Amino acid sequence: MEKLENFYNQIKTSPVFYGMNDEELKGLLECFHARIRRYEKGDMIIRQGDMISNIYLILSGGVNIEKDSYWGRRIIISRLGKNENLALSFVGSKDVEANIDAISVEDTLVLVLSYEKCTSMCQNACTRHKILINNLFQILSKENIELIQKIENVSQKSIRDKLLTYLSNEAQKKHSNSFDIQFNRQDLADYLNVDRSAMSFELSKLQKEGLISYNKNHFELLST
Amino acid sequence: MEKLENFYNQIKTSPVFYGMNDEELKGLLECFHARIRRYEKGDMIIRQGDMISNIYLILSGGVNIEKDSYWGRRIIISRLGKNENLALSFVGSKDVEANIDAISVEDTLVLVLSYEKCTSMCQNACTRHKILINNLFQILSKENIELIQKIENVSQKSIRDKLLTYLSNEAQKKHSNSFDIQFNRQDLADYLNVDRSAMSFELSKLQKEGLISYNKNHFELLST
DNA sequence: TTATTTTTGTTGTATAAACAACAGAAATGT
DNA sequence: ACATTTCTGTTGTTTATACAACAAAAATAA
Repeated sequence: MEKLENFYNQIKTSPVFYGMNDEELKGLLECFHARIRRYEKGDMIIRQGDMISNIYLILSGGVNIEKDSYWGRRIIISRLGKNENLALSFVGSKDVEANIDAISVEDTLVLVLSYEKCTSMCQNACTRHKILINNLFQILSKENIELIQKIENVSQKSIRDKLLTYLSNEAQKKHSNSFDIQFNRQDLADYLNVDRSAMSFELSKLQKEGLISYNKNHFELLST
Repeated sequence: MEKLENFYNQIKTSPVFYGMNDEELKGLLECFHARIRRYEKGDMIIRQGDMISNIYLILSGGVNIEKDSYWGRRIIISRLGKNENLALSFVGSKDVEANIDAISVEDTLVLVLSYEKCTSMCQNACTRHKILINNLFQILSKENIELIQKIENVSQKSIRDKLLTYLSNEAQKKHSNSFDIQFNRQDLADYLNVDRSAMSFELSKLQKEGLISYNKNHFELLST
């Protein structure tokens, strides 16, 4: 069992608790029945159809947000890591079932907060709750913008354009033309909605043409 | 010039102001420097690169959220109508430029609220602000879920699957197997990221096979 | 009404991507 | 160290879709 205390310093830096002092943070964690859950590679954290009333904050590890299409194809919506939230939109949308799966892709620690418990207790009256809801609003905003970017990525018409758009966006996020990506080839293909082998082929073509260079998960955009 | 007073009754029903009494609503509208803007078909309400610090609420008409890809292709992210918000995520993400265009597709009235003005004035202290931020959180949650659904739509591998997924989702939203869609054929193609003519062809094939029937913008899902 | 523009449906052709099958490399386990 | 599994790249074939060009229908304007 992981001790909450060992993670205070990290939790403090999370956007969820931005702007709170130590006292407010500790109060909130208590009022929220905060606890830590550990997931192993492949574990389902959230399943399609679940009703979500907890705030999930990833402390370490990595999580895929996925959706299985009606015809059995896997769609990766996004990959989340440290200090990011899972399924926050379903906390905000009461009475809406989760329409995604959240799957741990490595050993993952998640901080779980019972949102319901707190809101029913303090009726949004306490200052820490006010700060919190403000933070959640900002976090969701950011998620929203990233979803739009994902839509841009997958909406390109060719594999080549999808790759270039995705890699450019990643470079911009990392503020460098040289960066690591989080996906392996199969996951990247499922994220961009293309066939893995066709994508591999296109990647090496891009490399031969001198547009990019890569090695395993490290990529570099080359200026012409 | 449109008079704000004429829209009170409608504005009251908007999710943005859910749970407020008349007094709170009027106070808020004042504190937010509320005003109404009219846009004609084709007008740009928001452009890529804009910094957004206003809350936009559509009072009537329709708006496309679009993105022009690097290579000049048009991507339709979503179509918004009455009582929906524009670009709310950019209000929450301070210092992030809008990465989309918002284009009026018919005569449209928009209520504009200066979010900055209010937050700097009342420091989130007043009750109406507390209600508001709670509402915004819920609205963003809903938007988020719809973006995920859009990703599901465009992530299907064939035109046929995209159409069936899209139409099923629409039917579910409208709680009926018989419904109107908001897009014309070209817009629907840009929304699903497919070629219009190929899509038209697939639509008539689906009709011949007895899976759906349609006439102009009215569609019906037929049970087998 | 007639003329003009916009929207939608249809067809043939060229092309890009899915799919399948496989080999080599890398990672993992024993 | 070896065996086993997973991951990645390559190729040929099949298939679906983009694209172009056009006709019919509907909407709009004169």
